[in-house]
Amino acid sequence: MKPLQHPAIEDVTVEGILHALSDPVRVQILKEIMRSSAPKTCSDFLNLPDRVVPKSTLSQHFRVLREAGLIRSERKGVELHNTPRCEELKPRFGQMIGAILTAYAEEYAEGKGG
Amino acid sequence: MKPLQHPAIEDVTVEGILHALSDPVRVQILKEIMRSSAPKTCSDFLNLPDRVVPKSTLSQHFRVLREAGLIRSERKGVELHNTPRCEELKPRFGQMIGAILTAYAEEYAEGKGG
DNA sequence: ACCATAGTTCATAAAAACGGAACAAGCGAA
DNA sequence: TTCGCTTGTTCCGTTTTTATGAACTATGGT
Repeated sequence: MKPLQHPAIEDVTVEGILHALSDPVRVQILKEIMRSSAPKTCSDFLNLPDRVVPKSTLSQHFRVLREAGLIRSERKGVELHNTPRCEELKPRFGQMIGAILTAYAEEYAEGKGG
Repeated sequence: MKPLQHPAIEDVTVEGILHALSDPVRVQILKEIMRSSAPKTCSDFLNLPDRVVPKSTLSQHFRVLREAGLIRSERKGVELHNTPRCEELKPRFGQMIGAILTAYAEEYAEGKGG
């Protein structure tokens, strides 16, 4: 199958990152990929806590995250192992990604509380 | 004319802010509104350094920024005076917006340098 | 009233996202 | 190898969003 391509850090754009993170499903995916010590696969997200996501849609979401430079996908047998690239991105984007994820986390926390 | 409506701070969403800031024209507009000591109008942006933007398109961009909670628009005579709401947003979103604008600024700086 | 200016809304076209169906690729068993 | 199963991608029609010229509304000056 055609090899997956990941942008070099210098080709990653702020615009691409913001677009990728302006979708709640993609944010859930990225947060879980970052939280988990083991790599996550596409199928791990077919049943989110709040909705079912078709696999074709999930595949697109992963592509957006990958092309934005936020995750790395490696083929392992029949599945794709996805890991975060946030450490690579930190020198270039500083606290931006962390600040965004923190803001999302606080927003959801407020939503639950009231 | 129908009064312009601005979301209350508690109704502003991270998703809305990221969507608003994932467009380069809107980022240019917001940065200039923040930089300028005087309020800016829609027509101030008809001729951007790198492109011409039709006024109907500009009107939509301002609406997106306004509904995202990033700017406040007040009618002054025939024109709209737009001012930033970033100070209001800071307690809720911390460094997020600043980190995003800093990342954009550094990206453009690199682009010029090489 | 008339005209000029600032901005919005409408109508339509172009672009992007969604999602089911078909497809491709890897793995194990026979 | 071939079959069956699983994972993920691609195709394609539908829906949603965005872009923009044209028409319209609102305000101010003369």
